[in-house]
Amino acid sequence: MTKEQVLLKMRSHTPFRQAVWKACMAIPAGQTRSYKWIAEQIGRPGAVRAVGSALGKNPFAPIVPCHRVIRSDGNPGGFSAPGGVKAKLKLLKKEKARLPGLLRQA
DNA sequence: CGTATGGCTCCTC
DNA sequence: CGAGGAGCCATAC
Repeated sequence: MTKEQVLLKMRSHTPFRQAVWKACMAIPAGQTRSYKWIAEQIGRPGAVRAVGSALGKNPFAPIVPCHRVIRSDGNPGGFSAPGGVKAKLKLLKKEKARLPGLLRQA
């Protein structure tokens, strides 16, 4: 599954989701962004929760790095994908991403 | 088709 | 430090 394939399948979903997912893909590898950051990128600064919903329903788990999206506090937040927050942290550690004030274990 | 409820949140009191 | 409200989208009934 390539990014272009994902972009193509996105068209079957709502434009809002597309924007959210695209913004996620725009995050540099090994780095993290906040939900608010995504919301602002898509032009919906007040739709942080909607962004979370979109990411939670993200059908393109590995292609769209929704795990790079964390809270503004630096907390990992939540993760609906299999493995939960633990998997999220695992992926971030795998990418050598540094979280501001996150538990260094698990 | 319209209404009601939930969500990986954020900000202010 | 803790609790509550706000504003946005998608899904289910």
